Amino acid sequence: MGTAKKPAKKKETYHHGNLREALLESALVLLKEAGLEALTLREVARRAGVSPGAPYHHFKDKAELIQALAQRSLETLDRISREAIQDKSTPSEKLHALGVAYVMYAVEHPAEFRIMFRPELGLLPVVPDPATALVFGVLIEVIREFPSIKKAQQLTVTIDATITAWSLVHGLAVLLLDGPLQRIVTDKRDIETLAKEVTARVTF
Amino acid sequence: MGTAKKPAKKKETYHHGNLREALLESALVLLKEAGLEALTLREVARRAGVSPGAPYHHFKDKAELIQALAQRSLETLDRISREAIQDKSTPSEKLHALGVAYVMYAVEHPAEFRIMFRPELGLLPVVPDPATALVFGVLIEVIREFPSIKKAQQLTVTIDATITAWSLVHGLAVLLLDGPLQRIVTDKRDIETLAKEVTARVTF
DNA sequence: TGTACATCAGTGAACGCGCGTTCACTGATGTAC
DNA sequence: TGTACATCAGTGAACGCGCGTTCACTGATGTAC
Repeated sequence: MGTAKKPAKKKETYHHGNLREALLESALVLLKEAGLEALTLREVARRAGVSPGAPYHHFKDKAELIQALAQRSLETLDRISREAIQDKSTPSEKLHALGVAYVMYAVEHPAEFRIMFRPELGLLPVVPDPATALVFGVLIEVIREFPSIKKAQQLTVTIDATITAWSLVHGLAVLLLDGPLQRIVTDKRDIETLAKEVTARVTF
Repeated sequence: MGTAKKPAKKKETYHHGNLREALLESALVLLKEAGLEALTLREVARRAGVSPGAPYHHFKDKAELIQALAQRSLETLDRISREAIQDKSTPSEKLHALGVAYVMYAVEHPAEFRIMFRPELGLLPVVPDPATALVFGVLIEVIREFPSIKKAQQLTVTIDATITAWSLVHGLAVLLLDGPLQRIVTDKRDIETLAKEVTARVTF
């Protein structure tokens, strides 16, 4: 649609419409390739084949682009989480599936995972809220299905349980990503297996 | 010792001895005040009342200073951990005390805690190793004291248990620091209480 | 269908900034006689 | 104790760098008649 004119030429004109998308795509690739420190607006523009000033027609500043990126990653994680529990029936099965999915997402998409939890760099006020609503949301739904939680009427019990479950998988994810565990977890022992072992320790 | 000459004057001469310490001290204060992004060599030198080039007589480059900082934080955490279990007798009590101490350290010294687990910025090869040796070390010692762990002769069981315990408290610490949980954990509910609740869910 | 005009997404040069690091130097400290 | 010299921890000016952001501009797209 509109690109049919010059099929061989990679050169595209972004006038009207697709540059915002192209920038986000470039940013995501760059983030995956080189990490957050290397994610500069100029390089993003460069990769989209556009001048340094162009992004400013689509994003107020660099922080806004990163926010958009974090938001997308968050939604992806939410979708994956919901898919993971789709074919499960018991709360326990759901909880463990959720946990494994969480850790696997983090390990398979480290840069995107990290960006969601970086309060610095100007994305402070935006990310925590959706993070709570999305990730915390699915989790809390599953936790509520446990009979022992249902029985206890107090909200605190639900919250404590949710925080416990989240802490466990989040901690494992972060330790796997940030180094310390890489010494212990070798290729022989699959990360998915480890995630299963660890999540299996928690039930309510 | 040597500073007795001019007691009223704050101006110190660092010739021989104390500049390395003064730089690390300035860096630590700066790190606490303004975070890792604001930690520049120039500002560290500025705060130590010294020219931009001076630090290079004590550190190869910026990364080396940060490494030294991370190393110190790590040793502090190790000391705190060992102190926390000193007056405890059962493995379970020790494990929980260790967990609470870990979370409290993170919350009370966020910048120092974060720096220990940042593989980027050139401190990749140095930090993971001591982290594993120190933090993982105390923890694994305590885990080994549990009868159920002792009974199972396999190393994997010990490692899995250790990873589980570490993941739990590390996850809680990171979630508390990086935002998402700040919406849920209000002033009313003490963080220490939460840490206790969460760690209480794990025994072996 | 054709022309005149407004809109707006691009360009690319320029800005100021603070950074990490280097380097020739200087002056205080420590050492040998 | 005094002098001559080597050492080395500081200075401060300078470097190149890439960044985020701004701005006057231009040329393509969309709209009115």
